[in-house]
Amino acid sequence: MQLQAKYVILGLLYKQPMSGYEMKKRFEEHFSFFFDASYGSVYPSLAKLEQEGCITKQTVLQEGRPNKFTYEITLQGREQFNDYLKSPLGTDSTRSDLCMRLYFGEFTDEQTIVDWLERGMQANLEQLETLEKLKNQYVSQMSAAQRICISIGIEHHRARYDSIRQGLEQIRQMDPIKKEETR
Amino acid sequence: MQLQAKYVILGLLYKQPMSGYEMKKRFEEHFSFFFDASYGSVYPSLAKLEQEGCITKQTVLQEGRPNKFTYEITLQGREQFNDYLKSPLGTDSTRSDLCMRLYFGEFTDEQTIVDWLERGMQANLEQLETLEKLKNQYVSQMSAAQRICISIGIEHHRARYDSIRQGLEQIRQMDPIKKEETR
DNA sequence: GGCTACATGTAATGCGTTACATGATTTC
DNA sequence: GAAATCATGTAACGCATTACATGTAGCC
Repeated sequence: MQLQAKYVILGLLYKQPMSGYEMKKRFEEHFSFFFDASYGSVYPSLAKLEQEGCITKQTVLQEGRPNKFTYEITLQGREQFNDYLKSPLGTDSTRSDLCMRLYFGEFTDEQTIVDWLERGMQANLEQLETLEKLKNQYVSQMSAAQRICISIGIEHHRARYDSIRQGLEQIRQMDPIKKEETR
Repeated sequence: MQLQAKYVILGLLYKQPMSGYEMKKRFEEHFSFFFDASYGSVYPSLAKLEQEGCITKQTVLQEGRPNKFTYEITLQGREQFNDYLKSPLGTDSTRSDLCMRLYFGEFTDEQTIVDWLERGMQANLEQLETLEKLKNQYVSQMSAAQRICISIGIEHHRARYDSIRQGLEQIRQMDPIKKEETR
């Protein structure tokens, strides 16, 4: 019972009805550091869950914007989600193109490595800032567990940012000539 | 050109011939914090790469253990790997069952959350220790980029471990009665 | 005898991405 | 008129996992 879109969707609907579009938004804004799924994953999952009787579909007519379909969780859906929560904790998995490239860094030139590090650091910084804003904005409404969740994300990005920054400094110290040249 | 088994394999063979079994080992021992792939992924990838002319297969007769097939990278394979290194840096992606559950923590009881945190913390600590040993063991042979790579991994696990530990403390402070009871 | 490590593979299946396809409404 | 946001979906494809299947050799 691995972490997959299905359970995330059920979890979101556990509290309130929601549309597929809104779920995807939530993934981007709140879940970025531990989950992501594309529309091509959420819509089919929604269709399948409905077919299985875990959720029901409602049409919501909207003015000033396109209509949408929201989904409500059924008793059966709640049971499935509870089963997931009771199942053994799964392991985390990360895929990092940056780390991969650094591992094979000896097969390219120094400038390329510096570029990777700078890009990686920048991406990290942006995510860190986004998470900090998110925390400030929602901290009062968050559960204790959610506060731990976001702390993990923030500290993760902070640690990564620091590691990359230090790495860059070390490379530049090793090669002071290049450093002067690029100024 | 996303990070996938194919390029990782080519990267490993860039330096020296290797068997599928050895690659999987390397993933477990060195790559755990940024990549993983099962045998069901590496053997078919190897077959495909050979078919494409990126690698060649050799049979190595061994005594005292089963024979094995090692693979050598071809010129074409090297070119493909260089193209990967030249392609734009991909984004990192993480999937964390722990964070997912914490996000939905309000739908379960406190003891369950504490269990998750303890398990997560333990798993993290083990990985941290493994990485630190790895670093101590290989640091003298590692390239500058590889040293940065492993630092990212170590600091990532350390930050995560600290976040979880602090989270646990906060939960226990909130609920001193339970804390006494479980002693 | 049983367990672990070494060693390679296949088949079924699932999960997920990308690109495609469409269309309304709002804002600049 | 163009771009962004809102909104839903499909199809092709690839990648990867799990479970299955097999076999050797060393060690306790």
